[in-house]
Amino acid sequence: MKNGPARRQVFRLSRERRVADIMAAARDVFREKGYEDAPMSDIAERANVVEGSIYRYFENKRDLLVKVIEDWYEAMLADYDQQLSGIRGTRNRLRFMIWRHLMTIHEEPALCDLMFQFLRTGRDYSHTTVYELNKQYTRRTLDIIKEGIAAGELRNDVTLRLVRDMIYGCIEHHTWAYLRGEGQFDPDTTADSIVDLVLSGLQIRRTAQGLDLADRLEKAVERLESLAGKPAF
Amino acid sequence: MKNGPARRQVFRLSRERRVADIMAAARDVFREKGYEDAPMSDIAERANVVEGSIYRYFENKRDLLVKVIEDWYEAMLADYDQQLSGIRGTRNRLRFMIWRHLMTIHEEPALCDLMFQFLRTGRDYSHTTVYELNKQYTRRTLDIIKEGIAAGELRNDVTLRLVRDMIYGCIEHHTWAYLRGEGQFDPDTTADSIVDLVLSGLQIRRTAQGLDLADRLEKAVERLESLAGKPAF
DNA sequence: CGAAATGATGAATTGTGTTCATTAAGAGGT
DNA sequence: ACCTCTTAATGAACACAATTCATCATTTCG
Repeated sequence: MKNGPARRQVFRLSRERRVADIMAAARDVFREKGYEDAPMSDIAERANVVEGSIYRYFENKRDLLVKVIEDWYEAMLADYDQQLSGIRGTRNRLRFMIWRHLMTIHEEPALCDLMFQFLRTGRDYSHTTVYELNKQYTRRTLDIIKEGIAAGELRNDVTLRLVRDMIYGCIEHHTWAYLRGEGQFDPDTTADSIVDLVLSGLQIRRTAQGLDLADRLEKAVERLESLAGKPAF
Repeated sequence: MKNGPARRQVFRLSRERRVADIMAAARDVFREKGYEDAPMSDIAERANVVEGSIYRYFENKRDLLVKVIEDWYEAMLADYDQQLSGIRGTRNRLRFMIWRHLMTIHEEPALCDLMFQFLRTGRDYSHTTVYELNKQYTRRTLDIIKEGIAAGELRNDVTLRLVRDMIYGCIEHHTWAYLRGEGQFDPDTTADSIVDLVLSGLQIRRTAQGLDLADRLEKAVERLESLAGKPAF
């Protein structure tokens, strides 16, 4: 018989269940407090385990964060392909990608923050699953651009990497500004504006159309000249 | 007479000198190790003071970081106006702003990293001097755009804030990608490409020019019609 | 039902930022 | 030159959070 401090009852769950519990708790706490201000003790408490137990399932705090973000990101991207496959036209497809990204940030600002601030900046980021997912995700956008180029709708003399930087950089910069209280955040209008800006920059210059018009009119003038029997100008 | 542990000799310097020493040491250590991996003890050692002394001049570690970045950023922006004032033309001025930003990141990647990761993301960022400096800095770029609009060179139906997000978002996204080993980093070529992309998107659509051309040609046709005494088409 | 294996615990450890009572250096007056 | 008085600098102690690990509880299996 012991009289030491009451030891809490030990619950044994399946590994999967414990991992799920801890990750759910961690996601909530991280969402509320951010990364640095979220003590492991809070996460442990919410997951109904003791601090030390977390280390049985996760290497360290950062690993826990990575897994949480990974889990969320993966689930989120799961149905992108399907949604995208139902949309036709370069402009519409591009708009969807941009709009979806904006919506995601709008829906989960805290998790996006964590991802941008603590995952992207880590030394090991390029070895993360999130990095791969993200790469795969932006590649889809570039594929849309490529298709537009192949169809002759878009300029073919641009660096695709820079187009990607422009689109996603713009979205993220815009969001940061919003998150610190600058302006409004309207995914629909913003998506329209971005597509407009980007496509206007990418579309084959209207000069071609203008020249085309001039060509045709020049021919018309020739016809008129022959009709009138004398030079027009 | 004491036999306790030898107390290091106390050097008394002017307040300014001490602050400068500590900030120089902090900048170096932060540059080398980043923020989180830079212990105060390292900074103290390099500044030839003891850890506790730093807190006589700076509230805490974060405050020290803020002051260091502030100092650097301020010095860097000091001569922007002067350099910019010697450049004419919307395209050239815009290109200079973009190129300068790229160069800065190229020259001080570590400090830029610190700024993006630890200053921008802090709750208090919008009350920082760096925030004000940055605002003032990006405003110059927008002024260039505004001048272009006023001169009739650029579209007037764009959200300036979005243009700013596009330019700086692009630069920073591009840089992040570079810093984690993706592609090359050539400020000159990149600046050209960005200006090209942005301006092509901002320039008044050639359609207008085309319509203008059509208008003038239509009048020419009318003249020819009256000249020929019968309809051309 | 007993013993081995495994999971969970929480007290202890470690590492780091921060505080503060103590001490030394310099300034100013006599 | 000597004696305060003020203030800068010190470094030991503190606080707090991540991480470890010896111990104990629970389950599994023979």
